[in-house]
Amino acid sequence: MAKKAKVSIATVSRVINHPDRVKEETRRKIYKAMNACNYVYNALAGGLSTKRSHAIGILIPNITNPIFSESTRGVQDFAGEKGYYVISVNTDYVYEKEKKLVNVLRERQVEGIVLTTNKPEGEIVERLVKDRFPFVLTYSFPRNPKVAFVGVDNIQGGNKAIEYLIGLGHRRIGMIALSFSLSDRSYHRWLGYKRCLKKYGIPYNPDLIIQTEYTFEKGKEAIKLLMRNPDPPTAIFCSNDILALGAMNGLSDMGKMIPEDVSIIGFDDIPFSKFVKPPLTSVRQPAYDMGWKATEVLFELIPKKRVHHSKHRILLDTEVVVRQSCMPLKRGK
Amino acid sequence: MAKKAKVSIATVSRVINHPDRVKEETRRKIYKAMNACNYVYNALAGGLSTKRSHAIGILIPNITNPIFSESTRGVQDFAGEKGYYVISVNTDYVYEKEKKLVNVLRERQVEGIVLTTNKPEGEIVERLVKDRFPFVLTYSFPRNPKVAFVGVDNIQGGNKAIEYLIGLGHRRIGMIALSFSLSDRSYHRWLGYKRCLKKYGIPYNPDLIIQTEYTFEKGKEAIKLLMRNPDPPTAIFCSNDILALGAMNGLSDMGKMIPEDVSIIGFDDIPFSKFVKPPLTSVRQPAYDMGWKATEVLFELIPKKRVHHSKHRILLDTEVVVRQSCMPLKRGK
DNA sequence: TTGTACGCGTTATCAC
DNA sequence: GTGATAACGCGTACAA
Repeated sequence: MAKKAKVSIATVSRVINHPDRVKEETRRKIYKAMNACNYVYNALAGGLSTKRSHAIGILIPNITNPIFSESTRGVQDFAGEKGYYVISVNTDYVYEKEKKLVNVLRERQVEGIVLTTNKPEGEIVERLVKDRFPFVLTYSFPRNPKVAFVGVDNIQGGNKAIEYLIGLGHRRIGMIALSFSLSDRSYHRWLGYKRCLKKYGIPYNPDLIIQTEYTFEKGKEAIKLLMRNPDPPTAIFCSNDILALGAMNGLSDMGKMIPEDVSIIGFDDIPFSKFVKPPLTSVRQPAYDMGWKATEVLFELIPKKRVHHSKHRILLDTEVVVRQSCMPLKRGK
Repeated sequence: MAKKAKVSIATVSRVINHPDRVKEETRRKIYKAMNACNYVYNALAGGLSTKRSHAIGILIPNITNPIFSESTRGVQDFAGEKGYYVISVNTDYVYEKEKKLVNVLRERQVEGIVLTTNKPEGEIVERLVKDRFPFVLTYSFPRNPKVAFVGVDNIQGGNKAIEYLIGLGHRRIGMIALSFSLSDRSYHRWLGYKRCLKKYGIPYNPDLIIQTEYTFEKGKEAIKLLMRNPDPPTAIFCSNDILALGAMNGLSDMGKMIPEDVSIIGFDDIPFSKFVKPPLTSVRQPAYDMGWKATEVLFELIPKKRVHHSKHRILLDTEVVVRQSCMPLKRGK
């Protein structure tokens, strides 16, 4: 190494970390030598010594889903500002993958993880708290008050959607949901749905619920099934916008008008939702902020200062953003 | 460390790498000790020793753009299969960020980079080839035959779009492009546009071109500007789908019908394009495959076996996928 | 089959 | 100001 070629060894380290603590002359000498042998700093070795990898991990179901890419960007931006980099992995909603990937991340010595899991009460989370490993959950809400969380209250979100629909006069309200076993978010939204019906004294009808997978096509199929009902719903709540878009598509295949024939409300409010025809009414989830804030919380956790836990449970507001896919129920229907 | 608590030190390493080369008994003893002190393997330290980080980097403008999240997924999947993980960073189309982030990645000791840059002839790439650092370019095509590339021919893609429009009878064809200084992809698509016009003897009219930024809103603004032309275009080529979606939106604001009043063709064919009304005709770019194959090539490069360069320039096919946003020009227009 | 000892590229702690 | 030198946690001969 050309370091020695000129002079020292530990002085190089100083040049890198405290350039001012080195005489101007030797400093320049070292700089010159450095790009003579086109030296690049080895952050891994540095981390080995410091025991700080300057890396965090983010674990999501699928980066391809706009809601997740949005929140990922939030964590990347916050981490980037702190000089951290982020390793992102996809779990495709399968728990085994989650488990494996959390381990991979830990082996990579990430200092913390922003985690989205279907089972916030599962062994993964349990293990993490047992090991006192810094992490914060997003999207899925943990009952355990000891684990940090940033996200929205999905029950409330589901509630808001139905409240809105009922306010419009609808009483036969269907729901197309991401399979509960795949997503507890979806499950919670359904809970909100059910509770709201109850509140208004509307009987719950399981025939009006379909659980399916996360694709446009499935949304399309689902709506067709739903409309085949002898007494079909006049409004549909979809547990995410992708499903909603699929449903709209299916509806127009069937020659139905939105919102004249049936109202549709989605969840997430992904950017594309406002660009379909009619623009989709949806329960907004502030994804970017969620990622950003989750990372903020994570960085408070990493030094392990025992901060008040209350500070670590951030519930962001959902909001139904009204566009044109819903309308008041027509009389006589 | 509990390793010693029981027995050895380097044997632990063997247990990890060659479990079979260790006596059943001691092996189990070590396993037990490992999760007694809930040991996690330190992949960074391992890498330091091996000089292989088992990491690659991916550098893209913005993970939030569906086309990039799609290709990112492709590289993640391929890398994951090889036991590699990927660090992904966003450059927001700014060259200084690209430069800085490539360095960050190298300091992290990534073994290679899947790189999307606006300036495939710029100093970043030059430096990388000079250092013989493994990397493959995506999206933007490099003239330098020494650098690996996986992507589409954007000139050809632009050409196909215009060819299609002309085939439909259009002659006054506008273009809404991502600013050339921001994206050479956009520039190349415009080149294809221009050449195709020339081929058919249609005069090039700069008033029909707008360069703008990558947002729905900008697309919306752009189309309004374009339609204000005394002799407005009958068809518009948008250099990406986001812009196209914005344009469609703007058009309907103006009370124009698509495709009756004006035809729109996009580029990328992001998943959402088929869900707008009318479904968008677009030049398809196989993003997932691009990411996947780019990583495949990268892994051939990493061992530095001097493979034939020809093998390292993969041009995937574009294809105009016809939907319903374009129609033949009506007589008398 | 298992242990010793060195090296990987840094940082940190002392001396000089 | 600067230079030795011991970690950091792991691979890998080489020896036992």
